[in-house]
Amino acid sequence: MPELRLTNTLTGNKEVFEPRDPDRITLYVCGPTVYNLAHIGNARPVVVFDMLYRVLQLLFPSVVYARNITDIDDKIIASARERGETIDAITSEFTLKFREDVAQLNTLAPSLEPRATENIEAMQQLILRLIERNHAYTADGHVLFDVTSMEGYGALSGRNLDDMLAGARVEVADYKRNPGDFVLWKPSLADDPGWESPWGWGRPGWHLECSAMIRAHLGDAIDIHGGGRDLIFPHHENERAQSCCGYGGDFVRYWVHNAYVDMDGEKMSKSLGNVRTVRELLEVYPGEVLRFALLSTHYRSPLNFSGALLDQARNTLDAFYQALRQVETVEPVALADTETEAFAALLDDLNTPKAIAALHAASKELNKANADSLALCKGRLLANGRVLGLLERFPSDWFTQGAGDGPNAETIEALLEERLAARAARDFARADAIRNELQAAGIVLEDSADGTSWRRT
RNA sequence: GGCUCGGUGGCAGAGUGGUCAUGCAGCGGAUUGCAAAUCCGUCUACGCCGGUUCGAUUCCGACCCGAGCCUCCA
Repeated sequence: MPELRLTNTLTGNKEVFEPRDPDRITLYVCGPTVYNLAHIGNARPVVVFDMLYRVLQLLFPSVVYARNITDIDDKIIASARERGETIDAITSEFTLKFREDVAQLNTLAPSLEPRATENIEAMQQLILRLIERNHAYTADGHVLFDVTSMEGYGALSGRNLDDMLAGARVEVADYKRNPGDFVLWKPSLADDPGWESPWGWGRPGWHLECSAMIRAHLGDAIDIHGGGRDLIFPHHENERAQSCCGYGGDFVRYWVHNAYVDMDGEKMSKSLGNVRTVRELLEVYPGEVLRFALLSTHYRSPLNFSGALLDQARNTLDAFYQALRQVETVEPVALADTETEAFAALLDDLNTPKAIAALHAASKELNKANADSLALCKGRLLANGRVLGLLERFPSDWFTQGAGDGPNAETIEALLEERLAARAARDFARADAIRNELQAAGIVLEDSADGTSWRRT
């Protein structure tokens, strides 16, 4: 069995992945808060952990991948008020749109998509446990986690309580015993959304849902917990505190975090207002281009987003599909996913750039292949692509469908016929005129021994 | 201020204690009626200063620069 290596935020090291139970791998990733459209930065962890999910599936017989939907949150409440809609309408709409958007990125659906509002009871039970074990206390209508009650609080983010005190920039609510204490349950006003609880009408704190849902759906402890780097503190640190103190044990064996998508050297975020939504990008680029672009940088490095990045991704995919288009009628040799160079690269901490380099090598080989090796070379390129969730479309569709609003296929074919006749009569002036006309409409012609093909640009 | 993570050739982007990343762009060729695509060849690199070493882009230390977290955020 080949070894998978992952960088574990908790230790800071690249480690060999050793599952708790090889027959049931558990992966949990923080999902969206559904109050607006996903942007390309939100899409990064979705694609990165889809990649991890695929690799785990190739290595183990059963992988449970849970990605939560946060459907109760102050942002959602505010958004509902602003738009004059119910919370339910907002969260339903954006849950659906989120699923549609990420499906376009060739991501597999997770095994489970637990919703926060369907797990309130599990959250309340966790709070009760934490109070029982003296890790939490009630104050001023809130239930708070006492960070000093946990030995090793701060280990995930590399902080200690003194550091946090020294760097505190926030005014501390006076009902907190320690400045770092965080809310498990907070009171809601009578007309605010909320649930009955032993502590009155209220709603869960920010970090509670993931702890409770992991316990409810995956068990006391899981193999891998993923998310964006910015979740390390406080979200994952607090999640870890809740679960470790509530249930004991390891909770998570490997913490994996992706870096963000930058916009002009700055983080892309809702608060900075420099976001590009997946939905708007999909109007211009196929989802596969977005996926390729997101995989072109290693997941732990920042990815600088730009139009040039996407254009280059598209050009590269064009080249791969071009190679496949030449051999569309060749039956490829079947090659197992686990025998590909791309898979080998992914085993090393999801080295997607290296896997993509394997794609280039396979593509070049296919272009140079002779009649005897065509089927094998085609099989190799397809298998490497498949491992990455790429190159799964028919090449001719890739080039001819597109979002272009130029001439339709019939018109183009008719002009090709005319040009063919002109060339046969050595009337190159007419032939070139047709080519130029089509080029102006965004159609590129390519002559070869087998005839002329076309593609949209 | 505290903590964390980075600085690789024109650009994007891997990796390594000692002959290769890879791609795009550029340049030169092959091919082509002209193109496109493709193929062949080719140039440019490891922030700065010390240290360890036979040898450092790779290890160690200082410094400079950048980003992130410490407040909702992938």
